[in-house]
Amino acid sequence: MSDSKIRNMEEFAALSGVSRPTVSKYFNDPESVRASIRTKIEAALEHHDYRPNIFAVNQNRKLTKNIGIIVPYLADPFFAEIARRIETLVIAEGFRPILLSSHGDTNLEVSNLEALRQIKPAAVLLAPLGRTSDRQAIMDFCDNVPTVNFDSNIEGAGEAFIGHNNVQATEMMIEYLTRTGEPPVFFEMRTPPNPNAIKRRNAYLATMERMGHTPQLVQAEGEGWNLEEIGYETAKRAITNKELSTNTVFCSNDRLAIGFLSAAYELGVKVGHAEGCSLRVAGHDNHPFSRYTCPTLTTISHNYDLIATRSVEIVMSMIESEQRLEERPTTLLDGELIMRASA
Amino acid sequence: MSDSKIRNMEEFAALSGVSRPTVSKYFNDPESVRASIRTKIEAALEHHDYRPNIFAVNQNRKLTKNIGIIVPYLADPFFAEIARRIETLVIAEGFRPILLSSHGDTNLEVSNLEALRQIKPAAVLLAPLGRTSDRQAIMDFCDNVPTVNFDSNIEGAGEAFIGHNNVQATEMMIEYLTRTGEPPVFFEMRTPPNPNAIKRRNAYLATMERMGHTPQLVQAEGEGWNLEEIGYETAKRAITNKELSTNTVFCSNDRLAIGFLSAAYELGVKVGHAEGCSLRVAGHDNHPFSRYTCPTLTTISHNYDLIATRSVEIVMSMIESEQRLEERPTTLLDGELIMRASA
DNA sequence: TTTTTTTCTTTACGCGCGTTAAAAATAATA
DNA sequence: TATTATTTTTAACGCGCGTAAAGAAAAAAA
Repeated sequence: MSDSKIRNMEEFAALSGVSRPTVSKYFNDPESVRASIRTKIEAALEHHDYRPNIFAVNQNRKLTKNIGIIVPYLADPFFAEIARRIETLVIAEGFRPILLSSHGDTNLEVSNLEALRQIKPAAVLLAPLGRTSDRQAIMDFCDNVPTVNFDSNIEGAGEAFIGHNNVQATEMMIEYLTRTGEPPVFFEMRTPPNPNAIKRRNAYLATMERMGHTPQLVQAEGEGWNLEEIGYETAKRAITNKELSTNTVFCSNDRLAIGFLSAAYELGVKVGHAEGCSLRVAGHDNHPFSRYTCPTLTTISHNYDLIATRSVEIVMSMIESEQRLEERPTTLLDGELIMRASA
Repeated sequence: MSDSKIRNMEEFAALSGVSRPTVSKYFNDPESVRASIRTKIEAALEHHDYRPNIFAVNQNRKLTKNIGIIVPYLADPFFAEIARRIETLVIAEGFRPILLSSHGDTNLEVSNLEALRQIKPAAVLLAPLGRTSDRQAIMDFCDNVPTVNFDSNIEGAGEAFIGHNNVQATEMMIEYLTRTGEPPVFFEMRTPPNPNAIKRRNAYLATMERMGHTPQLVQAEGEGWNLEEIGYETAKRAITNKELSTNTVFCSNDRLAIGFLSAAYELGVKVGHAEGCSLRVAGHDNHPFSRYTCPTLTTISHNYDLIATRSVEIVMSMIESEQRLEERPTTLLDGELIMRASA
C-alpha cells in the first residue's frame, strides 16, 4: 500500500501520469474527471497513499469542508448524545465536524466562536449557553458565518432555529399528571442557564391557570451546570420541610429529576404511581439515564434524532444554495410522553 | 475595537508601523521583540482586531499548536468528563485542543487518526477503543505523531501510558467487601470492549484465589457501548434465576452497576449495607452519576483530575523537549475507595 | 473522415505567512 | 563620542495547492 512518501501534489501527479491541475480537480470532485483519468489516479493512490495538504487546500478556498458544532456543556449526556448524532450525519454528508464545548463558560463560548471563524467553516451548528451567552458576540459571529441555532434560542441569531416545543410538552405532561392524580408542583432553578427552562416555567404557570389549579414553583438557588447536585439538595430541603403542596412533582429537566429521586430515596420517600408510593416525579428531556433511575423516570422525550437530522438538513440546504435564508424559520419539535414508573 | 477589516499581515504591519517579519515574530512569541515594538503592535491590535490566518501559519510550520484528543465514546460521561478536563488544561498551556470521538466504531477511530495526522498536531492524547481498535493503524500513527496513550493500554503504542491501577483498585474493593460482609461475585461483560475490564477480571480471580474464596463470574453477553442496558438485562436474569452465589456484587464498571441497580429496584430487591437489604453492589470508576444512584453507589474513584493532569504534563514535556521518550513510561494511578450506601 | 465538443496539459499567478540574508537602525558598552 | 552588540527593515524565496488562460489531445457527433 505504500512506498516512498510523497511531498506534494506535483510529485503525485507525476507518478500517476496526470497533470497537477487535473489531480487537483479530481480531489475536489472525483466525478469531474474522465473515467480513464480517474482510474489512473486511483491506481496511483493504491500504491502511494497521498492526500492533499489540508492547510494548503483550505488556504485557497473561501470556505472549507468543515462544519462547526458548538454545545454548551459536553459532559452533559444530553448534549453528548446530540453531538454524536450530528457528527455522524455531518460525516455522512462528506464534511468534517469540528466539535467544541463551551463547558458552561461564557468566555470559552466566545473563544470557541473565534476559533471557528478562523477555520472558515462551511457552516456552524450552535447550541448556545443561553442566558449567560454573550449575545453581541454571537450576533457578530452569525453575521459572518452561516449558522443554525439549536436547542437554546437566541432571538435573531443564525439563519434558523430548531428547538423543543416546550409549551406543547409542558401542557401534555401537566395534563397527564392531572388526569392520573394531583396537579404537579414545578421543580426548577430560580435562574436557569437555559432559556428552555424559562419557557417551561411560563408554560407551567399558564397551563395551571388555564386548568384552574394553583401553581407552585419550588426553586433551587444554585448556579452552574451541576444540576443533579442542585436538584438533590433542593429536593432534600423541600421534602424535609414539607414544602410540596401536592404529591406530584414536575421537574424542569431530567437532571434535576435525577437529583430529586436520589434525595427522595435517601429520605425513604417512595416515588412512583404504584401502591404505597407517596410521591410522583416527572422529568423533561428523556435523558439517556432516565431509563435507569429508580424508579424509572416518566419524562418527555425530545427526539434526539429529529433535532440532529433537521439541524443538519437545514445546514446542508444552506450550504448547497450558497445563500442565507430569507426569514429565520423556527422549527419546534413536539415532545412525546414517555410513561415509566415514577409518575 | 474595530475598523475596516484587514486582509493580511502585510496590511496590519503597515498600519502598526512595523515591518511584516517583525510582526510575524511577534505572533510567534511576543517576548521576542523589543518592548517599544511590542507596544506599537499591541496598540494597533486594539484598533484593528487582526489575527494571522491559521491555515497559512500552519502550512509554514512543521508542527502546529494543535493537540489532538481522541476518546472512544464521548457520550459516556466518564470520557466526557476527562475530555473536558484535558481540554481545559491544554487551553491553559496555550494550545488548541481538537477533540474527536470514535463513537465506539473501529473505522471511525482510524479515520480520526488520519484526520489528526493531516493536521500536524504538536501531540496527541489517545484513549483507544481497546479490543476493537485497529492495532496496526494505531502503531503506524504513533510512529508519525508524538502520542500519549491513556485509559486503554495498547501495548507499545505511544510514548507513554497513563491508566488505572486496576489490580490495586480491584484488590482494595474485594478486601473491603470481604471484610464488611461476604466476598463478591464479579459482574461483567464476557467480551468487554475495554482492556481495563480484562485486567479487572484477572485481578478479581487472582485476589479471590489468594484470599481463599471461590470466585464467580456473572457475565453479560452483549456487545457495544450501551452498558447500562446490558447490565440491566443481565442483572434481571441473574437475580431472577438466583445465579448469585453470595449477597455481594462487584461490577466491572459503574455503568453496568447503574443497570444492575435499576434491575434490582424493579425486582424489589433492596440494595445496600443497611438493615433490611439483601444485596450489596459496588462499582468501579466513580462515574459522574454514581453519586445519584439509588442507593448511592459504592465505587472506586480514579481521580479524573490526575489522569488529565498527568497526561497533559507528559505531552507538554514531550513537546518542549522536542524528542521522543526513550522508554515508554507507564503510570498507573491508584484508585480510591468511595464508600457510599450500596455496599 | 471531418468537425465539434469536451477534457486535459502547460504555464503562470496568487493565497498569507515563515524564514533567511544583507543592509540599516537602534541600544548597550567602552 | 566611538565602538560593538542587538534588533529591525528590506527584499526575496518557498510552502502546497486553487485556479485561470491558451493550446493540445481525446472523445463525440456529423
